[in-house]
Amino acid sequence: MAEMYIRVAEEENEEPMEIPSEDDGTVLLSTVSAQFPGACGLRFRSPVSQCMRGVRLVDGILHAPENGWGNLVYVVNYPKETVLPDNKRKMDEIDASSATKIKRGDQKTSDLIVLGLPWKTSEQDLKDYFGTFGEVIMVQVKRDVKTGNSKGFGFVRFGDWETQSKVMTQRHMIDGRWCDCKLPNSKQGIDEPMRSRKVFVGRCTEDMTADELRQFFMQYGEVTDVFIPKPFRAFAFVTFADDQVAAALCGEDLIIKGVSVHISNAEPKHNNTRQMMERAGRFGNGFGGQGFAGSRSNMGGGGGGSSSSLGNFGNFNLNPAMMAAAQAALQSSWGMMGMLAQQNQSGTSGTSTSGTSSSRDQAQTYSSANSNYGSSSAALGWGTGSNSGAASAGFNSSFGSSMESKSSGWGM
DNA sequence: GTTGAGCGTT
Repeated sequence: MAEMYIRVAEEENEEPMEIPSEDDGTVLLSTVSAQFPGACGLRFRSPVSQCMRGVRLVDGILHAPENGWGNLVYVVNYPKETVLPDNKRKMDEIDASSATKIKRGDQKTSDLIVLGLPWKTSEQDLKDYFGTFGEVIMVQVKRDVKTGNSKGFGFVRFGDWETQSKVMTQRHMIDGRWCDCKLPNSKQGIDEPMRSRKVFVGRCTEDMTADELRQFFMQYGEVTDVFIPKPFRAFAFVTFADDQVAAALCGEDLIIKGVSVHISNAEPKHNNTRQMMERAGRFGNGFGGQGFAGSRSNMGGGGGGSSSSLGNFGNFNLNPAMMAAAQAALQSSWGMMGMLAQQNQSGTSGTSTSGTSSSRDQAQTYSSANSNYGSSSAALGWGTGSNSGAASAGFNSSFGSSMESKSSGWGM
């Protein structure tokens, strides 16, 4: 069957948009969500029964009703938790949602970092591109001071929060490369609760593309990010817009493409303790916050995880001396790294092939056969899990041994 | 084969 278009709208009586089908007559959910970010399915009013009917959705593929797509208008379904741009939710739903959502009315915009830009992309290019989403009030391309060459990333700021929000939920093809927009480390989570919106997906197989994962997880809630490390390592990270969705999935075994994957919480990738503590400070009394709980279940593993294994700081009773040390760490430039008997800082300089495309070579075209894309997330970090066993010992003994504190931030 | 890039001379 040749490509055709089906008519899709946000609501039954709204102006439909035509979106393309595949050669076999199906429609990809990703095609729908490209136009309607956050979409998780379609429905339509049956001409026969006059009832709304759901469109069959299997593995991210929407299948035409019995008699084909026809000329009907298909209406976009959104996950329950998705907050629609305009007030489509009922009042009681809003009341039921968390306080953080209620105050969305006056969300301020913030700069977004744009990662993965082609070297040649100019500020004007950025403005032209992002201008299609809404009012752009600032763009920047970061350049080497000496050479003036682009560093491959930039910043953008939008006039309103809805635009920013939409831009963050999708990837962007800019001058031939996929780019990600996210909250910069300096801004992220400034007034967010410390809850993870990211899950770890274990037992992935190599044929699972980021696209497929996104489509799969979309059924649970709006997906803001998918990360697949490269080379293949049999796991992935999926970030949701809503932490509750992430939390709900943890512990589940889900079937993707016939394979059972295991969902668990994402641990923080780098542990910059200084930032961690700054963060902790916002949670009232020092380390106390429950925010550091929740880490891998095996953490108490060998030898019965006494308190010294402290996979989480929540169980970590600080004595005043430690508290003082912590304060000192906060104010010093060492961060707390010096306290951690943690040696592993090597990853920084390694040759990392991952993410969006394998190289920054301008000549490169992104491979189309394998639509894998990786990106990392703006989700909030979490107290350390695996490192902290060592931390306990180091906390008292090796504080002061100098150590660089890399500023990698909470970004998970 | 179960824990991840890159972050701003304001």
